[in-house]
Amino acid sequence: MSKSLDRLTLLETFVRIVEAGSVSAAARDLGLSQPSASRQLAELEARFKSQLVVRTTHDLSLTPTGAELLTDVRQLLDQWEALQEKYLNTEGEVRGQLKIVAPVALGQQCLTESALGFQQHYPQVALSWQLQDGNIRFAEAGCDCWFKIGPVTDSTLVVDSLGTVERLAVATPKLLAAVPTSPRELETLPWISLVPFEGDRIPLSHPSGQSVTLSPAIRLATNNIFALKQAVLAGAGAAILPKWFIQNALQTGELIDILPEWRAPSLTVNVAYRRGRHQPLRLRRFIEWVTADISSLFDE
Amino acid sequence: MSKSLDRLTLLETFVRIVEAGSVSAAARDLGLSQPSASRQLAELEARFKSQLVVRTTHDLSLTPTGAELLTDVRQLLDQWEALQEKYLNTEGEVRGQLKIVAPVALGQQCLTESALGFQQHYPQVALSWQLQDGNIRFAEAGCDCWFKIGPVTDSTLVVDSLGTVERLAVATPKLLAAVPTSPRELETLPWISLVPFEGDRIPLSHPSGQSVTLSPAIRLATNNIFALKQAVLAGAGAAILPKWFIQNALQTGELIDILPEWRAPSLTVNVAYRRGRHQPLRLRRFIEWVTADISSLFDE
DNA sequence: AGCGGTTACGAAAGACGTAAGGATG
DNA sequence: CATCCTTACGTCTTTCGTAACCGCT
Repeated sequence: MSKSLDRLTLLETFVRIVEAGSVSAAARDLGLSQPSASRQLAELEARFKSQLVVRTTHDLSLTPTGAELLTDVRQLLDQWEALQEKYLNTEGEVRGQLKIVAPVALGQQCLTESALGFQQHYPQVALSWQLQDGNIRFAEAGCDCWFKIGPVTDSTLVVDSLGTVERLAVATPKLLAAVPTSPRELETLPWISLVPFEGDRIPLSHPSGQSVTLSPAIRLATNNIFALKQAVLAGAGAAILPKWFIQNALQTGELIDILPEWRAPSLTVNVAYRRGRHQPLRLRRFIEWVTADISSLFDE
Repeated sequence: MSKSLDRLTLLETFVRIVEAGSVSAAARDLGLSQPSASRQLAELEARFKSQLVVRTTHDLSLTPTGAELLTDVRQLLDQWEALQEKYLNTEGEVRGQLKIVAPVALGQQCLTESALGFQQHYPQVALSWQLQDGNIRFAEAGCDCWFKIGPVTDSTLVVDSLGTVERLAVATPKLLAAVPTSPRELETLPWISLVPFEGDRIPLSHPSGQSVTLSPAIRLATNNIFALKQAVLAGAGAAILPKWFIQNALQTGELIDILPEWRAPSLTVNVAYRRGRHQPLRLRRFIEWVTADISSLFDE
């Protein structure tokens, strides 16, 4: 067992290997030769006297010990980085890597602009901008910050709410022979649903407190909100869509807010990040930036 | 600036240098040559781009930055050690160094036995047993755990109470011409005081809630409780002493509890240790051990 | 065969200790 | 002048990349 390989480097390499999903990829990221990275991992395992990563030929997975170690190591490295930022007189310089995961629609439509502004303001930060729906395995993904619509269940994360999205029933003017005045009339329309959020039952509520649940015929179900929007615009049916997503179409008159008094349950937009007292400065700045930028889009 | 000197080693050396009070001493502790330790410190300063330690010829002091860094570094190192303990399968083996500071009297009379028992039970732990009264600069002393009688003001420390000590007025039978029945009668006696705890005013209280403050003539003031006890035993005067300290003398009749109904304000026995989530296992065990051992001596 | 991980080896870089140089009380 | 820190230098350890080897899809 060698002696003087920097212990923190070993940990960083370990984290990178898990994040990259392979030793070779991590080596490229780190500017090392592949054998070096491999050796460092082996060395770490030797020091901890236990296997951390199972290397199969084309895949790589964590042992239970490795998974647990990973989260603890991240905390330690965060703390080291906090030390750096605090004492290395960089005068509040913001730099480093930042990996963000966000839902496709949200990222594409709202966040990207904000992120580009951030990028321009802090050119030393390398942003990795991953748009992807559904749950992610935060711990292994190696992302710094995850935007999500709806609740986040992972208790190892800290979750801040950015606001709530108003969701409403829309359709093209054409589809609506007569503009309905009560929710029940909507049940006769063809309907399109977004799978993670709606099934075949559509709850609606009125400011008065009144609420109904529609069970319309679902003509199309998709997990892609753009496909859904396209279908709605083509007149294929009515759908529940978040207000921020179709605001333009409402203004141009392409889509109509069918029942302005009725709303589907609103969803919370959350931003989640790793627990631990020491967030890197660039992450704090990023979250502040985006929060300020987009909070006007959502209801408080 | 060199590259591959282990960052954690650098931090450890820095801490050791501050604790030892000199580079040479730290080098001896660490099994390094003196230039090596010196270089490591220089290297750390270079990496943080600021001076941490001021080296005068025969002394050594921290810069403000260095002092602040020191506490943060200790936290980081504690976290590293926690990682070691958690993943290095030592099967709950308790080992390492432990430096304890306690008041002379308390350490000599109560704690030493307990510490020796601990030592025997965990032979792999190297105990450094420093008995010293007064306030210590915990941050620079490099001790793991500090016993203190009375309040601890350092807000960077976590303080647990071990109980309170009952303090009472004692004297030799000889000194007491007649056994007094009210506090005021004590003011005519010669009196001996323990400087950090009493001045020339002695407050006493009665279970009923009644209280008086005596202003006797102080014949002797000392900061050493053994000297004080010796003086009292020699009949030089009366004094306020903690019950645990003179229990034997009370039983043998050498000393008399002058006013069994009256007591001086009791003091709290505290154990203080560094803040931070990750206490080394050996420290947790030690505190548990001592707490269990001596709690019976004090009132809850 | 192609991609990924491990082992072997020569080259280069870095850290250590010994020894000499300065500063301070 | 004794003590402590720093600088200079030669030696030795250690790590790196290249290249060869093995396993799997």
